[in-house]
Amino acid sequence: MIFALVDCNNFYVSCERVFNPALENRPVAVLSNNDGCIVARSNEVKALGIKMGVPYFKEKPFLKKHGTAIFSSNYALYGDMSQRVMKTLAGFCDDMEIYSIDEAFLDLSNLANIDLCDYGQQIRRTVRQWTGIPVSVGIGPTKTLAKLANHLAKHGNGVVDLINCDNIDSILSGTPLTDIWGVSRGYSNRLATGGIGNALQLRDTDDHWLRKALGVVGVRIAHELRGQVCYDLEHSPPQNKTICSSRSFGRPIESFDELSQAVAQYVSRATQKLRKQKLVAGRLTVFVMTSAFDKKQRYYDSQSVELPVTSSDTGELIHYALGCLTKIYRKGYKFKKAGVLLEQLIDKDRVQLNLFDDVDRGRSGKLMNVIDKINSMQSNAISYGAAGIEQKQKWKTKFQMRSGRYTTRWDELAVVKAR
DNA sequence: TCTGGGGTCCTAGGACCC
DNA sequence: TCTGGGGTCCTAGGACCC
Repeated sequence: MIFALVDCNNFYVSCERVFNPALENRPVAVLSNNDGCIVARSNEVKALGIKMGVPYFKEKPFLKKHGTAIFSSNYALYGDMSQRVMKTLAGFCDDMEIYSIDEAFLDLSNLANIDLCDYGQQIRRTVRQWTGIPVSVGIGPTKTLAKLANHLAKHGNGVVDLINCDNIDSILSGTPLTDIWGVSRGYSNRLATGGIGNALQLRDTDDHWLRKALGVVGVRIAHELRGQVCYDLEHSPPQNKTICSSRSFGRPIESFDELSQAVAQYVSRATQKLRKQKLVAGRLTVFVMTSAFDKKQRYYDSQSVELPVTSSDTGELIHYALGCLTKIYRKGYKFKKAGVLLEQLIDKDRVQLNLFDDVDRGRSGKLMNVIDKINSMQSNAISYGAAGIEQKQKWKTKFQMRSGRYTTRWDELAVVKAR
């Protein structure tokens, strides 16, 4: 097999730069929801020593001093740009797997006779020209090695091929364990107890020992490093097993009313996703928690309910969710986050009817259809009263530095001024 | 003041069955 | 007095990913 992993460089930052070229060669960072953590960094920010995922408030003064441009997450923009990149990549292979918003595995097995590095460069040039997004290309005989090649490509000229490579051993011996796909600190520490400290040692470790230390997951990683395919391309993403909607609040909330508004909103979002995939849920869980960083008070609880009939009806599920919330709500706590989890998802056409069902399923389905249709034209045009009035939702997640949704909103198109 | 969100897979242990 | 073995299913928790 020949796998190529194409990964967008500093993806969220690159998206911002496409529509704001003044950001080129400047430090730029993008924040997570609620403007909490730093989740994307330009090379200039990486060079300043800012690590992935650090809380923004801790680095704010330092970043400001260095003239860093800061953005809230703009998922409408990133999602749309991602689609453009993926569409472009599809033209370069017979088969691909979209692995995340900014990565795809390409199957290049049919191209064994061409110069793979040249092909990689061609992919980079085209994606850059058609979408404005810079990418790196890693090529290998397994996904794990393609991943590693991509990691190396980021520090070189953008393309690395580990198939036609005569010094693979020395590359692997210079690769720390945590640079390997699937190995994080926990595994790396366990491996260290066996005297394994780099990718080459891991590749050549005895399977029995690995099986005991890391289970089958560890054995697979070693096999992949040996060039033996354990993870093939995955097609048409397998149907979701769970759907979760949860958010931290813009500020802590204490009242049951506000908490229930947030939960109703999350149910609404989760059921929308559910219907989009033509699924229904059999079980619903609500959880609430105080801030994990609050030393004085800490509270977490969750409550689940098995639905009498599987459903995707927003109103019905809000009803059950608020029932759960009543059981876990505690007065006096400052809640920072809540969420809704939908489980036991099945195809909507395979619904098991209940003799004592008192909901008119046909009617509810039509209503949901109409709501989804209208909301697809303008999001949140119709929402449930239980979620509260938008202007008064003080718990809403913060996005104080969001750029324009240039590609998905007519009223936020980029404006080019003539000089 | 301020610390993301949404997933998957694997394993161990308990409940239950014959 | 004496108290099996083998299996399935479910759940919670841990590890990992981007």
